[in-house]
Amino acid sequence: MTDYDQKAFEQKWQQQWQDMKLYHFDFHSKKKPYSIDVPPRYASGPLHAGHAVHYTHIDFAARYKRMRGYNVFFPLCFDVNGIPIEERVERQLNITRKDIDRHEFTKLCSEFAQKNIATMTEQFIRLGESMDPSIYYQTDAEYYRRITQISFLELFNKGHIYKGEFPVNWCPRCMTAMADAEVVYSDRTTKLNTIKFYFTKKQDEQLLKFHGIGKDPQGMYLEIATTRPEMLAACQIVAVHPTDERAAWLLDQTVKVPTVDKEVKIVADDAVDPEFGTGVVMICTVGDKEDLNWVFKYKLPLEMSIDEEGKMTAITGKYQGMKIEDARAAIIKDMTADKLLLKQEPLAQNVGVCWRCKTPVEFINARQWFLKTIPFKQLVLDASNSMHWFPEFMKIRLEDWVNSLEWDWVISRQRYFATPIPLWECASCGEVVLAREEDCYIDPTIDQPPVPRCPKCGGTLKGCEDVFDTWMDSSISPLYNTFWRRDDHKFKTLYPMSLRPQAHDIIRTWAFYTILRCTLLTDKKPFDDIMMGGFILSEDGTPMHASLGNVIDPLGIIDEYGTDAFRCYAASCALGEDNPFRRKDVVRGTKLLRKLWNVQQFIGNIIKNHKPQRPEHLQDIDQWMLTKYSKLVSKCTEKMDAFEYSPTMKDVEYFLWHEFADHYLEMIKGSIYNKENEDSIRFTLYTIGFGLLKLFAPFFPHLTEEIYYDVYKQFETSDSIHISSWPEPILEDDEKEQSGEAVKIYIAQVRSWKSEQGMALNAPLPATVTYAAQDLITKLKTNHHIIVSTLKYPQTHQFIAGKPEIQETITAVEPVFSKLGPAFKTDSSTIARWIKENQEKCITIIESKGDLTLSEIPGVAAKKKEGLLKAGYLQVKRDAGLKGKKDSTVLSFDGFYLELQRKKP
RNA sequence: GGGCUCGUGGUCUAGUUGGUUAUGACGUCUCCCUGACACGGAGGAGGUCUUGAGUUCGAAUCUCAACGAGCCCA
Repeated sequence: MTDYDQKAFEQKWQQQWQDMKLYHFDFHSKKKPYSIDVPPRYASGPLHAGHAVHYTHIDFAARYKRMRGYNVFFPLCFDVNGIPIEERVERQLNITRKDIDRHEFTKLCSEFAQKNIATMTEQFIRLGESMDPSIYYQTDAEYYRRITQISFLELFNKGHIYKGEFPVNWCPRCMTAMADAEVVYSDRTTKLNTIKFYFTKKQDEQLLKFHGIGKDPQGMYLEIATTRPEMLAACQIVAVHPTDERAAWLLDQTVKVPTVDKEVKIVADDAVDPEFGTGVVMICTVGDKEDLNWVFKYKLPLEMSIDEEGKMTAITGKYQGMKIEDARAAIIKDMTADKLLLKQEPLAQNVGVCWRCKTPVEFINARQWFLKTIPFKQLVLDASNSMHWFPEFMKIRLEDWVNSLEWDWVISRQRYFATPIPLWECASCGEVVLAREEDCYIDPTIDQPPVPRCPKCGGTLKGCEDVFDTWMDSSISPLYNTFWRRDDHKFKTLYPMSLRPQAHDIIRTWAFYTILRCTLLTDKKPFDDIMMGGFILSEDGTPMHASLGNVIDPLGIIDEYGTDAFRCYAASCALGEDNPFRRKDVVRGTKLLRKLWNVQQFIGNIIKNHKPQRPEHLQDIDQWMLTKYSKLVSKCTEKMDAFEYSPTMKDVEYFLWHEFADHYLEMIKGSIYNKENEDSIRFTLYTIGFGLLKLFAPFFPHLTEEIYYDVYKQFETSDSIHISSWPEPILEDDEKEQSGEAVKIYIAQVRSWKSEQGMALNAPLPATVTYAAQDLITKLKTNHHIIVSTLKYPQTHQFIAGKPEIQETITAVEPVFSKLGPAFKTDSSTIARWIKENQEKCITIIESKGDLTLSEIPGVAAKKKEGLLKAGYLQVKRDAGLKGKKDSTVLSFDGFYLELQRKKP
């Protein structure tokens, strides 16, 4: 027997499992594959508790399916491309990617990611995740990027790719496109300018009663406040809130944009803040993110007033070529001179600036590559409907998203560290030359095009400098995993994948893009089931953020409590819901693990070294316990199939602790020491002990493996409990279950009475007779030896049908609502109230007449002659007078009486 | 502003074909070191089930509204 040392077990088994190559997917296996489309962990930093819980949930599924006999495909994988990594490298070294050579820069990114990958791989091992390193991938590797590129070429050839214009965040000083993540927000004071927009048509003078409407010799005008007067030339539309008192008048009118020769329409829009400025807003393309929403909502043309150098464009007329700040000053000056400016007031503003140089970020138009999504909404919805979502409601989020799509997916990025877009463009005619599939992976900024010159005009070909959005890589993970375009046989076996696990925050990205692209390329859904993890919040219920300093390091928890205890917390998190980190569930885990260990030690001591066989006859309580165990197995199997970990673990925990340990083990101890029914008991202990160990195995891989080797391995063939078979129900006997349950309740009641008296469970109790109804007595009598040995009764204890000679009184009369309600409707509350308020009277009537009739209750319309008690509308509580014969005391319990020998003086 | 989810003792949580006395954990209090386990056992205290209205004989559960929280919104 080993000592209980959780941390030592964990270390030992983590090492041994790696040596045993236990979790390797077997390409030659005849078992059915169960393939998991593991989220490739993004390599921007180490895992926090939230990731740890997500991957642990996936691991539960992997381990469970392995035990169910599947050949489980559970790759270790990382997502490496993309802006956040670039950004972290830039910040770490305090450079921008433009400061050094493009390829030098991507090398730095790669090194940075590689360090994080090493850390996370170690973390996965310490978390006990059973990922398979033999089917490892990372998305920046050439073998992966090659598949990204090929999938793009195929979509291009199918006609789903096109080039168009789209605004991007742009730093005019660094002259670079920026990701949202690179935009930081800074408070500054600017000026809010109120400007006159004259109506094009003559207006009713009555309008002047409203605020924001004015009149001067030039005519009537609308007052509009803006912080960006230099953008007037790009003004497309003017909006008021629909509930604005002026809306009815203003709607569909046109106004003249000052300083430029342009007339724009007035619309009503919910997004307008009626409190800001004059409650009227001018919408330019594109001043900020809100403008962008309007541009798409109203399908406005993408006219730009600022170019990539931060200078004014041709549409601004005489301000063309000026820097933004200069243009603003100039236009203010001009408008002041023309009396177009009504007032200027200071305004505190939170403005998006470049993280590095703090220059305010502008939107500029850029030529971008698009993947068509709008025509494929139904395709995605159909695919999504053909999958099982866990939990189901998460599907709605995807559907809402798909239905709200208004434009196609921009797949190009003006960045470096990502998969290059495999094409060249003709410098003179713009003709696109695609890479050949067989040449991929290819980098057009280095590699030569397949043809030396433009096939159309003979012009020079320029390699595409844009790269793909990172979702272009990760959204083909099912294609990569299943050997698409590499091995048709494997692809046919593995695609669609069995399960996509992921978190709900990326339904609109990862899930959507994956379903879209894989379905477009294969005409089949990418996976059968999709399981959504919730969010892990910090202990106070707020989201974890590095900036708040409340990020929980899973390794810290593991160092303190152990991996299996941490996994206990993970299992307690409901799928799809947000869960704060609950330290007490880790503490509960340590207690549960200790309990499991102790129970198994007890079993091990009884089993010793010969394997119990199923005997001819199983005694009642063994059949009772085996039946309850079998029902537990069926229930847990069902729940595990639906990824319901929290209820599964709760059920197994309850059974182990309360049914099995508190009741069954206490009941059989006497028999064990007296060597009665040993075969029956030993078989039951072995079956349930081993079965429970297996039910716990996906949750607590380390401890269960240790116990397996300690107690069961000598009789079993599997090299690990994790590749042993999931338990099956073995016995269902409802009659035996009921009789065992009666014995359990009997013992528990006497046991708790003994405890109340300050007696130990095994203290002798001079109980001479148990009285109860005939059917209960039959059940108890059959298990006479169990009761006598557990409660330490004298061997002469008798079970007698009937009641002892005592004075018994009714202590309470209670209404049975579930019967009363449907029968008497409105009257039921009157009846219930009267009974509650007239307890003494009720008791007297029932004691004298034996029942109570409706006619005795005042104010009841319903008629019924039958006795309410007899018909089951009421129930009574009785209590014995606790007076027995001269030399004995009678205890009354719920359903039976126990006569005790009085102590001799 | 929109969509989805959630709101239950000090803390966290179970609980929907509606049945009145709401589950468990952690903490807390009392008693008991019984031959696997004191990281154990027996028992107790602690809740207007966020608020308001509605449906119903009856609502934690169904409907509506409000308030609060989380995620997503290119």
